[in-house]
Amino acid sequence: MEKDRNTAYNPGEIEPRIRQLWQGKFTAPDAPEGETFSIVMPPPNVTGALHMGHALDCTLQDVLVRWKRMEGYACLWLPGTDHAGIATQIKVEEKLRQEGLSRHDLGREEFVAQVWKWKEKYHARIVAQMEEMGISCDWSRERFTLDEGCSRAVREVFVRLYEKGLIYRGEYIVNWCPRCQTALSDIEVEHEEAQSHLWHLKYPLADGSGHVVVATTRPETMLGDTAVAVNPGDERYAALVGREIRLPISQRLVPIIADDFVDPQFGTGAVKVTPAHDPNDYEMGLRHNLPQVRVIDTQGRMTEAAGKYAGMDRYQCRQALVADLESQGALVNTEDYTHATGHCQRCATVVEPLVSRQWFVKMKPLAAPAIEAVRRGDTVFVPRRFERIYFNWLENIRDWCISRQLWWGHRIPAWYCQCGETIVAREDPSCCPKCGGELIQDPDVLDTWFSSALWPFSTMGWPEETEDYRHYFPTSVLVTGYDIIFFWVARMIFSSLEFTGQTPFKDVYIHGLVRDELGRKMSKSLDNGIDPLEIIAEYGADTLRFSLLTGAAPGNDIRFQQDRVEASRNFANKIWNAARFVLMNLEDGNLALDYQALDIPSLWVMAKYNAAIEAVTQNLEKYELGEAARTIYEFLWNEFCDWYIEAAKLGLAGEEEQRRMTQAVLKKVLAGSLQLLHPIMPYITEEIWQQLEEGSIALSRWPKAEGTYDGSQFELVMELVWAVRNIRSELNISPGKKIPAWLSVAADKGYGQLAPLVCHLARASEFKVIVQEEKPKEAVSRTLSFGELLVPLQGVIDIAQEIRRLERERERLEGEVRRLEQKLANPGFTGKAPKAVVDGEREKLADYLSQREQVAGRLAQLKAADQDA
RNA sequence: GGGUCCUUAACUCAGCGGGAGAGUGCUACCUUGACAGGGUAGAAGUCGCGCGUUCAAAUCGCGCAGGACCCA
Repeated sequence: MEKDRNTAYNPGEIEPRIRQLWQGKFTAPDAPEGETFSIVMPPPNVTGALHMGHALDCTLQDVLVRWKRMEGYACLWLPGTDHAGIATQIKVEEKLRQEGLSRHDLGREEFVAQVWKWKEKYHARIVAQMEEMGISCDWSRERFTLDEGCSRAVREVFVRLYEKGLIYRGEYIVNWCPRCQTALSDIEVEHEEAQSHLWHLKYPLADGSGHVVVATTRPETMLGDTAVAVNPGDERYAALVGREIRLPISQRLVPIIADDFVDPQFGTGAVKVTPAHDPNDYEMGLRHNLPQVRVIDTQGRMTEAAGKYAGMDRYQCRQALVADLESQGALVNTEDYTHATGHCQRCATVVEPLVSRQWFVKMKPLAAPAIEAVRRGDTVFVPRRFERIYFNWLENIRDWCISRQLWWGHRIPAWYCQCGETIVAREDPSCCPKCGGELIQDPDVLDTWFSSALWPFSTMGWPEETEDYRHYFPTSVLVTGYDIIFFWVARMIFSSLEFTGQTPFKDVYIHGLVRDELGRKMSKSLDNGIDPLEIIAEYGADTLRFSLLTGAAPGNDIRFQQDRVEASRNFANKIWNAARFVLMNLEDGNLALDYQALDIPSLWVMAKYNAAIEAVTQNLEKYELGEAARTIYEFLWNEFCDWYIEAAKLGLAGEEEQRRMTQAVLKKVLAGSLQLLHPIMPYITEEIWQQLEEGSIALSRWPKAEGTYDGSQFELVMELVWAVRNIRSELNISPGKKIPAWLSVAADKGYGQLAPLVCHLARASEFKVIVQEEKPKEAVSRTLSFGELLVPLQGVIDIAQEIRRLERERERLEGEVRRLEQKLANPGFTGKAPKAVVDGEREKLADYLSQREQVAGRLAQLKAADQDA
């Protein structure tokens, strides 16, 4: 680094070179010695580019892995990507639609081939992005949920669960997306409030003796009604239960039934029951043996059973039907109503509950051990509160619909024979084992999350007991967002318990979402997403990482702010320049540090450095990564740069011995600080390290606090310097002008030795210690914890003003004294508070008392002088 | 309906039992041989409101108000 060039840190020039240097360095050992630390990366979807959420997720993992690696653990960080069934299929279908094609025009095989091409393209982009983030994962072990090994694990799991009776095929009401043409699991449906209406319909009794009014948000489903239900305790309707209704329009006869599910408070207390198109009605239908009349098809259109509305879209039908009901006098009234409707998570289409035949995982037997494992602490959530969310979900779990009517994904390993036989097998069967007949494989694929659920062990080679599986499973920690606790974390835990007998990770570190500057979720529709690569291109990866890390506390959302990014960039620049200073001032030759010969500032900086090592390490251990980042920031900027470097300028100008010592301390503390910062800002720390030390910082050993140092002498210097600067500023004395600084104390404890430091740091012309001598009258003073600082300046001082200032000071001190005296007079406090706290308060009181004396004395002196004048 | 989180300086957020912190912004001064992406000194807060627990509450409990989210 040369003096007049590169005064600003330029990440664009450095990062590619450093990435080159790291190539191949993060491959996990096949036969690790000692303790291991492993993480499997939550695999990003191959649907598109990475967003800020991924950047955050990667950063957190990388910080942990880099730190543990430096601590000497054998580390595996296994990267990979997810095929993301529906999401990816939608993307490719969109692309085809722009070419005027549908997936059916291509056929299954060709379509899947197209998706693979898409996958290759985006996979390459994602990998490039992750590399730019500077992450230290083991690319040699990269996996994809649809690769051979993962597919094998999926099949093994499916077959085992089927054989155990935990996977079954059955008819049930499921969430159907008419746009994606597939079933969805419960959690893939997002509920959104919408303004709608509540239609009150008049349903006549079959015998013409009256009518019942029912309220509904979905009038079009009345064509499929097979009952009217009331609460059994509802006296208004008690007499009607068991009688029949003649449905308007269709004229079908349906019974009036009593069921606890009906809320007497809702609407009129009577509800229409459509078992084929509503999950609750479906259950009610089963309880009462009601027929299912399907009036809406998989496209969201009315079926033949809808009579004259057949073929209409469900919403068209609603309009037409309401109009018809109105003209027949069957519409009592229309009420404005807000209610939640389910939408497809991937395409936002309103889902249609439909009865269909799907594959399910029986959840109760799998959920129980998963709840137990977390209760026992086999896996711990960080922060802890997320465990409640996890328990809540698993405790109320329903069976998991795992079949999807898609083409992109793991094909369900089930074959059907005309003879009625169903075969579920690890290897593709060629013919029916029962009758020898031809087999047809189930056309459906599995829910993407079925394969993701196996990720921590399928990637390690399971069901084989490979070396990696033996060494690195279970993993140490999972890092992911709270939004996929249900989708993923819970499912990995129960799958892993079922198939490996262990929880898949010891800790789960949960982080929040990255939001935009206004606190909104980043989304395509708002177009408020920020591309991590753009930030990296402008500010560098380290800057992005640092701002993501310091942006929030664990588990909380982060607001991504440009200001914050700039502040982080400035920090990088500060480090860069501090390093330039150190490097410019190092000389060749032996820089071994003689710890017995440290000067005042060096003792202080070593003490602070040790404290920083401990604080950073402890914060990392607690997963307080943001706090760790702030700790090292404060040390480097506010202690090392602001004070030590400034003091070191004096040491560097000194004699040979002094100079050498200063150089050695500068080098040691800088190098160690870079190590503490390296997990957080890997590039800049590596770049500087390359000029400072041997080898790669990424493979260096994490610093340890050694020895104890007394920095108290320098603390005195700091107090003196602050006081002088404050006076200078208050009196508007230009920074260039030197002024005298006198220290008045009751007893001189060798303060004279501080003179060179005080003069240098405070730009003082002289530093004089006075004990018994009379204090100068024309001087401004500042109260210190160990004495009084005086700046004697003849003719410049306004004594009256100084008196006013001192009076304010005295008032302040009296307030403090009063407060502490009261506190210490309270027997409750002295009796019950810890001794250290009480002693601390006593000490404070003593300090304030002596300061008050000082101020009072000074005031008396000045007032006397004032009268003389 | 059940649950979680948030409310601290103008803004964005840390802190979560012993007299309030950061970054940005603001004011004043400064070409200080590492750094103007910088330095120095400042101003700025009944820590949402109320009640309780405690010797001591921004911090713990309860209630209320506003905001965000999850589940049904």
